[in-house]
Amino acid sequence: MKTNVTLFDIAEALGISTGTVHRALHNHPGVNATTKARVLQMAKTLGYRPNLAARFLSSKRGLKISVNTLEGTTSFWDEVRAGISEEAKSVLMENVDLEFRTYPRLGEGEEDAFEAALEAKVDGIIIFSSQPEKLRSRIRRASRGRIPVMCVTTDAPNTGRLAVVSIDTFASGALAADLMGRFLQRKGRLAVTLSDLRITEHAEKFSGFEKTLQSFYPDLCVLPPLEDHDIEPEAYEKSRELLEVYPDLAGIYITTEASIPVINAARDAGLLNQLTIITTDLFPALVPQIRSGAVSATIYQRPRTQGRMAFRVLHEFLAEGECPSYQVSLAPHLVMRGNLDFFLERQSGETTGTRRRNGTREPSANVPAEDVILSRG
Amino acid sequence: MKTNVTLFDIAEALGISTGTVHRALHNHPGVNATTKARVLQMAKTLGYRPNLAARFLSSKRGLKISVNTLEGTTSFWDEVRAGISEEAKSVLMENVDLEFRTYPRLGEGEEDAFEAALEAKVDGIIIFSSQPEKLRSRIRRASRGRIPVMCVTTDAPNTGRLAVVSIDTFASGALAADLMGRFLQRKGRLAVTLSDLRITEHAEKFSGFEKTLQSFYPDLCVLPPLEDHDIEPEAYEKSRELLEVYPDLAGIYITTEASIPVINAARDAGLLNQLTIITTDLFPALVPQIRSGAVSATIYQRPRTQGRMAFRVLHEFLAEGECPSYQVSLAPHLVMRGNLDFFLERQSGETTGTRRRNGTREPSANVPAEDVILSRG
DNA sequence: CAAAGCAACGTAAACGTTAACGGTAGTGCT
DNA sequence: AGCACTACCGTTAACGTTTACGTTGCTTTG
Repeated sequence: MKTNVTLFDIAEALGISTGTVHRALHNHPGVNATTKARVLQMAKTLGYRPNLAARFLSSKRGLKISVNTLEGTTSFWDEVRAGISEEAKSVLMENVDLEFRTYPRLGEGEEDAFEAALEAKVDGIIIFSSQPEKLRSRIRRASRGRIPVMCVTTDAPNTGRLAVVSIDTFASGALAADLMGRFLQRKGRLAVTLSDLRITEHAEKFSGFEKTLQSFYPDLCVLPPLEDHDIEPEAYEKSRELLEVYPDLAGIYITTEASIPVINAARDAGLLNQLTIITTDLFPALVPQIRSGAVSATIYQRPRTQGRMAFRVLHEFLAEGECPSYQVSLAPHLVMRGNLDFFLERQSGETTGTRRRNGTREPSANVPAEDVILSRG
Repeated sequence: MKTNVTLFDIAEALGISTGTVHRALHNHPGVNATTKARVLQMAKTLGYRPNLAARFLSSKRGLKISVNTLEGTTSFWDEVRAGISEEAKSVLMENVDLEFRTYPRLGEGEEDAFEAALEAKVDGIIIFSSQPEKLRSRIRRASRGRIPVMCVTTDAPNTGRLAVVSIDTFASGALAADLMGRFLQRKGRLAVTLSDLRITEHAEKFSGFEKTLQSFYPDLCVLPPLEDHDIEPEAYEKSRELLEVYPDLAGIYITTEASIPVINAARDAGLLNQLTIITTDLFPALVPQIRSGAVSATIYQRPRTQGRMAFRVLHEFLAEGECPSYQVSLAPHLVMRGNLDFFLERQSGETTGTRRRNGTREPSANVPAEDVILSRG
């Protein structure tokens, strides 16, 4: 019962050398089949666990990880990227290289970026794709080539991807429905806007919303969802039409980032005051809408935490060879007027002394920070 | 501009040996003052960052960390402990020993446990104390002795403690107020129960609640807070009296775990149906109250994440010598009927295949899980 | 039959840091 | 002068894994 079993212990027990043991444990060529079996057996009985410090010290293979992502500074993706970088930096063994590959628009150059990552012989890939179908075969190929692929926010099912990290979509929809029910407290019709029903995550949000209404708030009924395909004019136009047909609409649950056009449509129709609106995510343009009360709550999808978790899972797989989980679901955060400032605060440099200890604080329309606020004091 | 500066690089640049460089960098005795200064200067200009792999490999000092905590299985503290253990296990370099020291009741043996930890020569201490005043001098002594002390949930100000991790209390109170305002939509009086106003965290929750009401919901006014001192009969009795004086009370915000006696008092007074109740934390007895609608929402303080963060910060300090932050504030989670099951799900062993992909699921009254749900699929 | 090839395994030098041990001046003391 | 003592600094063997290279036998081939 030694505290720490080493390669040497295994070698000694079998009367062979550490080199052979190492080759056997790592499926390297040049080891007799029976010898390899004996090594594996002995490793198991002795309870061998590799010393990662020694491993990293010896072969300083710097992990190369490609982060393939949409270009531009949508605050959401910026936050995800920041989360990945943060977690990469916090890895004790400094040997991770992040390579950011971007493509300009949805479905433009996404495949090329993936190919480029493969050719650069990266050790892992993190993707946030809105249309994972396009990458299906490539992800499969990468996985077969032992290159793990992490999906963020949207899953790519049946591709052999290592894991997916996302908000729990069903819980998000359920929370939105619960709030609607409590806010309204009357009969009425509700609308839901989403990007595309064929995307699992969006369908689940709608499902969670609908089922929760049915269970707990039977007085509220939900209209068929409104697909905007991530196109803002389409969101505006469809909302406008909807409000023409249902001028008595009680509330709207916006599951995508395209909330501004919907709000504009409601305002242009003169119906903004009568509508209870729940949105998704948190970005600068949304802040005044929350403060003014036009948006009563928004469901924050914690992009930074998503990035952190994505990197963590991938790194743990690359370091230990095992994946802790193939699906990481985060609980969404609820942002309203009162706690808005908490989410807007940034880490705000190492210079600031104390954090707010009273409720008064200048409202800031910055990019939203994450739920974990670090500060000195 | 070498990629990795080592001790040897510094030594070579100064024409001295790595041993001296090492001693200089670690304030070990036996090195000339001017030499030490030159080493520190050179380390800075070369951008030296210690190779932690080599460090851990060389001196395999196993970190001993004491976790001093209230005995018994309050689900909250169990979750915090679980979070600490999880994070300790996930440390790549396996050299952390957790020592759990418990004391039976509030303020009974807490000091002894702290003394015991000090005598055991631990490398760090994590405490969750409800009455940090009692430990003040001891924490100060430990800090002077270079033994970092982490506070969880409740801070111990001006003691030299390394850091504190807790829920953002102001945001919690603000969120509760926001929900109250939206749920009620009318004039009315609100009550707040807390443990003790002298505890910073509780005072802040009340402050956040009050200020948010003033700013956004002037029709609602809040009564002076009701202190239960963590004693359930006291909570029941004071609630009963309160409801006698204010039978038209509109809602109650319970900031502690003692929500059941308050609910019982309301039920006994026949006022449960007219009251909007928002509670704190999530434990088995609360689940049916949420399902039945008696409690419209609860603010979940994420004990597991608190534990994880506490360990992380402490470990980062012990490993790198620097503390990333002295105050970690987490965003609380909102739990309602619709998303209750999400929070009740446990990691549920490695055996289960897929996680729920539809909304139907047997309600389970288990100990609440954390916001990060790990599952295989 | 010698040269060459191959499979299987041993050897040893890294990787960067730590810590115990040795060495060399210089000082004060007898 | 001899001794002890200190202050300062160099040397070196770990720590466990990786990897390039050497070393055996043994089979193939010209």
